[in-house]
Amino acid sequence: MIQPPKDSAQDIAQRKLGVREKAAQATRASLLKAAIKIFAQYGLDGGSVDKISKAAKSHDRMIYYYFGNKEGLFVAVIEEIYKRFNIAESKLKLDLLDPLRSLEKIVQFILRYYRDHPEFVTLLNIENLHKGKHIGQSSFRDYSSTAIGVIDQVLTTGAQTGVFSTKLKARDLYMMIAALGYFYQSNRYTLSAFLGENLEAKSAFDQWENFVISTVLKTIAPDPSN
Amino acid sequence: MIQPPKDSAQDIAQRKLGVREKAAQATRASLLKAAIKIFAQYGLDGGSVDKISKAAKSHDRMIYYYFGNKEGLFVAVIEEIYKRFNIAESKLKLDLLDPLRSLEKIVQFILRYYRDHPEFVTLLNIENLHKGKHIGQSSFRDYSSTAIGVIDQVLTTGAQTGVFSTKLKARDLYMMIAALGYFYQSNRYTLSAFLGENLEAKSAFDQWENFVISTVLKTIAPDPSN
Amino acid sequence: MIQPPKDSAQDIAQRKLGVREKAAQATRASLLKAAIKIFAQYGLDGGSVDKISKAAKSHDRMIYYYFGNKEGLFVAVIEEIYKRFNIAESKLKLDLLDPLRSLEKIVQFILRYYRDHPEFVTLLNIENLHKGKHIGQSSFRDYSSTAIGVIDQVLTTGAQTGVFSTKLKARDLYMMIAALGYFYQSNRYTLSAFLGENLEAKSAFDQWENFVISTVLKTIAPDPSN
Amino acid sequence: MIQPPKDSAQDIAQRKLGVREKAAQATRASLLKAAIKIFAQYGLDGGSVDKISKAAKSHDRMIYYYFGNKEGLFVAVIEEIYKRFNIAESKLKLDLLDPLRSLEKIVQFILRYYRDHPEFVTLLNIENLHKGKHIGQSSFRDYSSTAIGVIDQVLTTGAQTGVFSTKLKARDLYMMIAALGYFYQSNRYTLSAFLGENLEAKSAFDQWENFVISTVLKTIAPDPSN
DNA sequence: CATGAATGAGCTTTCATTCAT
DNA sequence: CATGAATGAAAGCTCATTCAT
Repeated sequence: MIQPPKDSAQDIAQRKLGVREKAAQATRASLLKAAIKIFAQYGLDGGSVDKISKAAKSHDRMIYYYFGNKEGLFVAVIEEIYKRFNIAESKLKLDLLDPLRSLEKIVQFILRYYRDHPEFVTLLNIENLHKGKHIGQSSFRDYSSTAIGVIDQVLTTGAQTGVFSTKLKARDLYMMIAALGYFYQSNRYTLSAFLGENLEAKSAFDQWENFVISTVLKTIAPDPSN
Repeated sequence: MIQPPKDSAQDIAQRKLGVREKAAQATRASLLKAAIKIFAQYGLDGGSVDKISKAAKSHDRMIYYYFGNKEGLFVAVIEEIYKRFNIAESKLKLDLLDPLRSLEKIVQFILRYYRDHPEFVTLLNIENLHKGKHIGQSSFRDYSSTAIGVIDQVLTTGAQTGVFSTKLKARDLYMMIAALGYFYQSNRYTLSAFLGENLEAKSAFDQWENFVISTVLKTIAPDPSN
Repeated sequence: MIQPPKDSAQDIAQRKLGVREKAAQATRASLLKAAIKIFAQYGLDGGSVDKISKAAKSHDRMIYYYFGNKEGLFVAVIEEIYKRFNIAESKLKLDLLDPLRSLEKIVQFILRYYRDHPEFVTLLNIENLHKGKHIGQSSFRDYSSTAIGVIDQVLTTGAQTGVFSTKLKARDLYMMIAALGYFYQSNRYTLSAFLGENLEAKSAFDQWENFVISTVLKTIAPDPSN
Repeated sequence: MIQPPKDSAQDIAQRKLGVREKAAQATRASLLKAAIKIFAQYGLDGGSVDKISKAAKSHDRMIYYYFGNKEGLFVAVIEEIYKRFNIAESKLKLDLLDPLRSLEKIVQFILRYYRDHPEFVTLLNIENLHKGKHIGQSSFRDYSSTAIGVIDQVLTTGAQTGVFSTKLKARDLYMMIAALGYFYQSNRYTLSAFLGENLEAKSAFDQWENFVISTVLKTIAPDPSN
């Protein structure tokens, strides 16, 4: 069997496609989209190639044609959701002259992205359940989003203008924000049983968002002693 | 079919067991132990009853005898890991007269428990992947650990003595600590790819622990305005 | 899954079997019998587990239960046909005092066994097509039939009484007889195209048998010079 | 569908080919060569069109273009290996005035051809496994090599000069030589297990060759009684 | 209390082949 | 002359579960 063209997204955008090639890309894209949905719903083992190809109104066989095997499809899924996250993030407009407000917007963006894209959280959990074996297989080299870089900029600006502490590392701050957003979303089912409270309610989320923002601001506040 | 004894741990401890009942309990316990290991390793779908019964040096049939079916076994697994967590937590000795030190110890306990019991984190992720359907089926009523109660006590004492803010809710503080500990452990594989750093190294963990403690302390610090 | 008892034929014969065990052995035996037929008919790749289990009026699943996998089944098939050959051979009654007649009977036995058991020839061809990988996997240690031993005896007796040459090795004589019988049977289809003659006709076989016997006798005739 | 050129080798050699026809013949030839290799390695069922087209650095589709379907390809393979055998045989130079030496050379040629072209032996076995159905489909009419004719000549000359028996049929002698060479090669894997000896070693082959030659000479020796 | 036997549905993957350019 | 896309069937194998002692 012949390997289909594994062009990157950019290549495809720049090339003029014939009608057959367009249809082919549509098939590939619909399989990928269906895979995201089905894997997020049923897990890697539970999400069968049959369920996916049916959801994409295509055939099992096409998954092997375009992605080699089920694992290759999952690698593509992981790449795709990171790509989407990075695209969304790149649209975030920040005024670096206002580091406090920028940080607030970053926190809001992350928390809301997790809330609005539960499949992102779920698929990342699945990947961690499999010890990150697919992310390692992938040749996609853009996983490290610009997030940390942006936070670093904000942190530096804030430190220079004296509104932020100088001791904080961008990595720690990033992980803190991500953790507080991720855990809320990822563990909402067991947490609900644990806390006896529905975390999917809008009020619960808003309250948590406020808490996270205020906590983050306390964390980056300059040392009072200085 | 004969109903197998579905006694809780307490019941069993209080009763005198005949030699056959002892053997039966040993079979049940070894199946449960194997199930924890296999489910954590392979997931719910990937962890077959065959793998589990073999790991327990028992037979498929016994799983049905003791737990009804595979789902029943997983319910028992979830119960068991919560039970273990609660037992470990109950052994934590806190001096309520020193709320700062108590809080630090709570943070340490949680972060280290997650680190030392990766199967706890993994199995909770699996349960959330399945939208908490097993925790709902369970009749076990002790999921809400005493953790929040303890934090509440510490928080109250701290507020009274003026070392803590009065505005914080125990629930939020608990979730914050849990999130910071859980995310680090649960997502260590994708984070390692993302950050280009091995989070399983001792130094990385120690640094994170210090960061979390200092962040928590900043969060509960009394409002400077007051 | 639990491994079924892999008892040898002897063990089974000596033990008293319950009704369930008898039925189980019947299932295993009928799968093995069907496998011999189907593999000989369709080859290793062409003989699907489905065809075999259906021919045995059993289920795919049972092949995996009793033989592990398809390869395990083929190993058992190879063992079985050798076993059958050895049993047939052991029934051959020879008068060692008449080495000429004994040799003739051996030649007849081999040629006719190949003719009457085409599946033996076919399955051996299949095994050789696969470079003997299954015969190597087998723990069955009785492949080397007693044939060579018998021929050796006949040869020795014949040499002592002066009717046979003293220079012949039993191995060469055995291979010669086997080759002449095997090739005729194994390659009868291409040979028929090649020679334009139907080798499956009784007259053709009889003629060949006579030729082989006379050739063998010439081969073992004592050196005229002596 | 457009009919591809199904020219025989002779036709092609006699015609002057354009550059495109040359390229086409190269594709066809490389597919055929790859098919011989892959079919000999994996069998008819195991040798997929995909494996073959990849080995030929061509595409699945081309097999259908040039050979109709997989079966047509195998027919072409069988034709090709017979063609090659006949070509090699035709290069054998014999001195008919020396029938003894000629016969020796024929035996050597056949045994060594089988040894040096294991794919010939393997593919013939495969064809026999399929009851010769492809050789029957073929329109190639040159399967009956000149071998028998040559042997007949040698036999006649030898009989006239009194060095050979007059009773032997060329067909039987041919089959005898072929059997002794073919069996040794074809069954070397199971024979090795059977005899506990590696038949692929040079010394083993040489010994067998000597044995076959001496046996053949004994077989055709004139009747001592005459 | 435990076990060997059996079952049917489902899994991932590969197959030979055809279609439309 | 060659190719990328698509297809339906069938392959080997594993699954959770039940039956009969």
